[in-house]
Amino acid sequence: MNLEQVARRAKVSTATVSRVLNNASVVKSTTRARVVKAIEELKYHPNLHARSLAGGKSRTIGVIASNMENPFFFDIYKTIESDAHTRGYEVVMANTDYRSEQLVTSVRLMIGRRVAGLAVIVSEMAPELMDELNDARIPVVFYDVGTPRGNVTNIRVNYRRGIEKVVDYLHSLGHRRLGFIGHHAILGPINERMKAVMDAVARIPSLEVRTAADADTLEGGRQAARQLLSNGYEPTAIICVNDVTAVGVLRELRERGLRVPQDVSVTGFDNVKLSEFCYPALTTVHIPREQIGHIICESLMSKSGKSAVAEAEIVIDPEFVLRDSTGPVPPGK
Amino acid sequence: MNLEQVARRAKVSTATVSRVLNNASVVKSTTRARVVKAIEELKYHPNLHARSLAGGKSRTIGVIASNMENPFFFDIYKTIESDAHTRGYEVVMANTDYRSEQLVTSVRLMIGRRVAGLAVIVSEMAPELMDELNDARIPVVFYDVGTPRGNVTNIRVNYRRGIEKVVDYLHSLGHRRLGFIGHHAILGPINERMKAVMDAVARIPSLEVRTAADADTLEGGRQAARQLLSNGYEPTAIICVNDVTAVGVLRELRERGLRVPQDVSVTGFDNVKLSEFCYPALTTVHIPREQIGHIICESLMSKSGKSAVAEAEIVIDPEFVLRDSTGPVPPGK
DNA sequence: TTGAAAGCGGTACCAG
DNA sequence: CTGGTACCGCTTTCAA
Repeated sequence: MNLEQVARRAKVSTATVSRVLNNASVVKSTTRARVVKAIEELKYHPNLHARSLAGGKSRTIGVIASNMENPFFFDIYKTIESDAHTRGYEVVMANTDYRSEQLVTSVRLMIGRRVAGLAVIVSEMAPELMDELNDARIPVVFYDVGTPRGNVTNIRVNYRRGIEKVVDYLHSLGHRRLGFIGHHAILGPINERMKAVMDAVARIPSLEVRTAADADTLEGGRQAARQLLSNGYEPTAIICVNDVTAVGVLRELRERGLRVPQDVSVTGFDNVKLSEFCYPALTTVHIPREQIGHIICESLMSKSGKSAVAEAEIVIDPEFVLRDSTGPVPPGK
Repeated sequence: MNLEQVARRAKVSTATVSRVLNNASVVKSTTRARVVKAIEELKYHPNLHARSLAGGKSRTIGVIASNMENPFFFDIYKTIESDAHTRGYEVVMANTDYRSEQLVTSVRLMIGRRVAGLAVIVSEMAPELMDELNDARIPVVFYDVGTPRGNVTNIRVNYRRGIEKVVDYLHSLGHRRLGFIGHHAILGPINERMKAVMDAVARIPSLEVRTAADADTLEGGRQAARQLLSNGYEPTAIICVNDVTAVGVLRELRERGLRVPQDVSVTGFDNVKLSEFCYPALTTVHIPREQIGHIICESLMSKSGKSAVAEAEIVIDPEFVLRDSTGPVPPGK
């Protein structure tokens, strides 16, 4: 089923069919009617591959994220999708599962699709990509990783500042023995986030911290908590890399008969919707996901026109959100 | 950057470059080396549109779901993606947000992409699609809606049976005043799910039920609960259309000072991971999402070969899962 | 207002 | 083992 068949049935040329399809230029209304009729009778659907090949453009933007299962990523994705749609763009998404090989695969896939723009919202990185992306001449926005370049914009959250707020608050509550729950992807002292935590703690001599990590899921948070508490360590506060893992931690604590926040305080990060709905509601740090999504779209889809976003690097300062999962140190601890 | 440029640089023909790209037939290793070198030097990435246009195939399967934000859908998606990848397929996903116009748009998009197979996991429907899908000659699997046809397989869950188990259990606990929380998409007595609930309740004369609905989100569940309880109705048990909305209900109840399950029982549906991690853990009904994902892939990707899935309609019987959110009717209620 | 035809970037068949 | 070339289905001049 192709243009030609439609053209034949409507007794016009393929050029004309193409014109009505793109409701371009002036096609005599009676002609147009014939074509439309033929299209419907044949249940014709234009081949999008042929279209973007011939047109040289794609009207599609790609979004690559580490873990769409985590609402943090998904919220950004949703915003991008919505913005894109209103501008007449499609969006294709890819998950890396925090694996940098998968990141490479996904980026190549996007380049192969000749996307009009690419958002990379991941924690992992593969250096060789920067070059590839660079001469693919595709507008790119990185969140959390990468470095600004000709065609790449960078958005980052001042994670360090956010963690400091959490640590300071906990400290002011009297906590001294801390725990940090991460996930596999940010493990190791090389990681910016891990480092931010260690540094924030190191500022205050009286503080002690131990860490554990597992997957970036509810279950992963729980496992990490189990690991953290397994060798007799008894933190009075547990800082989590994000809200999802924090909810996992909450469960493990509950099952051990530890009350939050009476026995142990817990903090999340991101301020996803779930953090308000779990019990107890999480003290957390807000990252403005919608704003991030908007910035990404702005930066991606106006690059062809006048760039509304001047800066190549955008830093966002996260806000502390106080809820019910944190409290003073239990007496005698 | 195209085949020709690579060919020129490697001093071979485009045909040969194509061969090494698809590591097909025998290319002399020294020639291959030259080509590979050229490809890398030029940072060449094949144009996927051209590829699938020329090849006539797409090695891509499409997945359309109502609400990827709900882990129920996402879990199925993940399984499909994983299965697809191991078979060398890509997958493109689309969200309908429960809007049937968006369903139509998405299906057309998938047809336009000439996907090798399409999974439609939605609650909404648009009759005209059945025909379009039919003569697009694309293997299709519908979950929850649609009717089997030549190229379409159907998977459905015996929702009715699942709800009956819930209602019976609640009844055995002594509950008589029930509430049902749905979401916008299943509103109205025409809807299968809504009907299942009404019928299940109608079997037992002593039972009374009122319903409310809002969005299929945490917040939506909360709003619906608020609505349900707003006019003095005091159900002793609230049945929710799924786990996500149930968690929303849990929160509203908590804020009204109602304890679960001592004052009110709550049930979910789907048995997503969150149902174990919320507090209290939800009594729910398990829908085997991974199994569904596998069946979908099996049915989609082997249709070209020998069909491993014979039946055109597959019905799944859901299992009751007892946890902590349900209990006997409070005395005097 | 419409048609003819030259690509877009690959694939695959046919020769050599 | 390699090159030439006819498409794949659509867009887009260029003429008529």
